Amino acid sequence: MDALTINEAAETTGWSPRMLRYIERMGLVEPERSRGGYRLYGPGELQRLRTLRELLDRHGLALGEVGFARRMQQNDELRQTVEGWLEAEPARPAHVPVDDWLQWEQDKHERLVAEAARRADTTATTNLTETL
Amino acid sequence: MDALTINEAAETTGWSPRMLRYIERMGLVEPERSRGGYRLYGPGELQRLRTLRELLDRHGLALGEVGFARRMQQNDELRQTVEGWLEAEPARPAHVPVDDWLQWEQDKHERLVAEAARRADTTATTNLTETL
DNA sequence: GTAACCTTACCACGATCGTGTCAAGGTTGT
DNA sequence: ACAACCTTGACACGATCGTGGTAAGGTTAC
Repeated sequence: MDALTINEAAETTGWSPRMLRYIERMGLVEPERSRGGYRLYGPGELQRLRTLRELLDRHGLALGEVGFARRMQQNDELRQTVEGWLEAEPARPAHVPVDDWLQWEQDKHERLVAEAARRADTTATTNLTETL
Repeated sequence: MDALTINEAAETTGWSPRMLRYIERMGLVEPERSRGGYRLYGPGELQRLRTLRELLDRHGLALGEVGFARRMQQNDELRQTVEGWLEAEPARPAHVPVDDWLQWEQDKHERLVAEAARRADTTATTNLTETL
């Protein structure tokens, strides 16, 4: 058996067992399970746990933020809606009349949502409701 | 003057004035200022505030999460590091020996960070430290 | 079969988030 | 010039986050 149980994994990764369970609930590192239900951490999971710690430290991130990034990547509609909103920001093109610009933004937003909804019918919705 | 002051903006968007200041501190909606320092919300900002509310409601997001998405989009190294980590997840290719796979992941991670660091020399680093 | 380990489910507790309110002082429009 | 509004900063407070602990019970390895 080249997989570690939760306490052994905690030992070699520096996370507490408690945190390993928490990380799993965020969907960040989800180890296999033994027939009896024990978590079994393989080399891949161990490496992931170590780089996760480095990721957080390097950028001062919180686990919840990485979890959110993951949700964004797995839910197309979510990602596109958020990115669409963010992209509408910076500076409106100087010579377009404001009303036209707003209308254009509005349309873009609706196009994005509609498109995402169409494609996401199965995947995205399921993923979202399941994490709630 | 076709720009609203903070209380007027609050009135028409449904946010409280307090929240408008909070949203500004997250970098999500940053209105112009009058010479005396008053916030001036133009039509663009007002529209943005309304769609922001819809964005949060529709996906059950928190302001901090949208703020984080914004940081990711504006800081290349951050985005690439997070996305790199996430992409390493799903399921390792079944027939590649584990050690090779790990090595490959490790290399990819380092390539990404190095590349991002090179390109981000000015922008990213400044942005990060400034938000801390 | 038993010791050592694991599971889930709770309670706890400081830190941060989201939000309100208040105080002291500056700005604006008439 | 004055009323009405704005600014920043502080204190407050419930809700959630990150983390630990403990209890009641099932699993694993020898």
